[in-house]
Amino acid sequence: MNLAPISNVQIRPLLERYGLRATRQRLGLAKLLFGKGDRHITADTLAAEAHGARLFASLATVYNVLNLFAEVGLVRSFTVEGGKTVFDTNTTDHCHFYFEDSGEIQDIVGAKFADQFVPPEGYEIAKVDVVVRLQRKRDARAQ
Amino acid sequence: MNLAPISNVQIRPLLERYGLRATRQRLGLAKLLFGKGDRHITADTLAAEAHGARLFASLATVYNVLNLFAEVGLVRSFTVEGGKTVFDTNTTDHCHFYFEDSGEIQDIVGAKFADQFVPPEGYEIAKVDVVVRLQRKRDARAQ
DNA sequence: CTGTGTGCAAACTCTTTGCATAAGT
DNA sequence: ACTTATGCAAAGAGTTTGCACACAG
Repeated sequence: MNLAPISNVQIRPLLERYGLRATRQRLGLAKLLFGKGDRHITADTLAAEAHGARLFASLATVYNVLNLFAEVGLVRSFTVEGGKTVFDTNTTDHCHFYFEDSGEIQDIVGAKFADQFVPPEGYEIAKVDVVVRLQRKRDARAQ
Repeated sequence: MNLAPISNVQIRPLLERYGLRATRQRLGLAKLLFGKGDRHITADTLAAEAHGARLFASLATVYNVLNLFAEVGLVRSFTVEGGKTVFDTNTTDHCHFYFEDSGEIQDIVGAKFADQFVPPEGYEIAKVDVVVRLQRKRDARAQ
C-alpha cells in the first residue's frame, strides 16, 4: 500500500477492491485514515477524530473496522508497551520510533529488517515489529 | 546479565547487589527465574509456577517483583500483540521469535540491532524491541 | 428482501493500586 | 522499632462480544 493521500471518491472502490462493503462508517474512517498521508493512530483517537468530524461511529465499530482493515492488509497494527494497539497506514516494511515522553510514534525511514530473519523450519514470517523506544537524553552534566 | 543458571545460595547476594531486600517471595521468584537458564515468562505463568512449587506469592506481588526486577535491570520486559507483557531473563541486545500458533517465544541468537539506529536529536535509545511473528507455513499446494 | 454492519452495554483480560497486615534488617 | 513488602480485593485501561436494530446491495 503506502498510497499517497487518497481523495474522497477513491475510497469506495478501494474498499470494494478488498471485498468490503462500503458502509458509511467504513467510508468515513477510511477517509480519515488515508486522507492525510501516513498515520499512526489508536482506536480511541480515531473514534474521537471521527466524532469531531461529525461522523458517528461507536468505539466498538472503530475497533471492528480497524481490525478488519488490518486483516485485509489496508493497515498494519502493532502494540506498544502499555498494551495499546496502534494502527499504521504505512504497510511497508519499516520500523518505528516510540517517544516515551510524548507517546508519539514515527516511522524510521530506510530501516528494513523483515528479510534479514530466517524463520525456523515449517514457519514463515507473518510480520516483524520493531519499536525503538526513545527517552529524552539526560545530559551527563545535569542531575 | 545473561547469567548461567544460578544456584540457590547466590540469589540473596544478587538481590542485595541491586539494592533489593531479600524477601521470601523475591528469593523464590528469582530462583525460578534465574535457576534454569534463559526464560520468557508472563506474570501469571510465573505465579502459577511459584504456586506449584509451594511458594505462595500473590499475582499482585509477582507483578510488583517482575516490574521491580525490570527497573533495576535484572530482567527485560516487552509486550507481544494481545497486550501481554513478557519478562525475559536475557537482558542482552537480542530479538525474539513469536510463534503465533503456540504463543511460544524464542530468542534469536546473533541478531543485534540496538546500535543500528540513530536516535533523533535530544533523545537516546531506551531499548529496541524486535518481535518476529511466525505462522505455520501454508504449503502452496495445500488448500 | 437478505445478509451483513452497527451501536450499546456488558464481559473479559491484563495490570495496577489502596490499605491493612506481615515480614525484613 | 522502623521501614518496606505482601495480599487481597477493587479499580482501571484497552479490547472484544452478544444481541437487537439499521443499512447496503
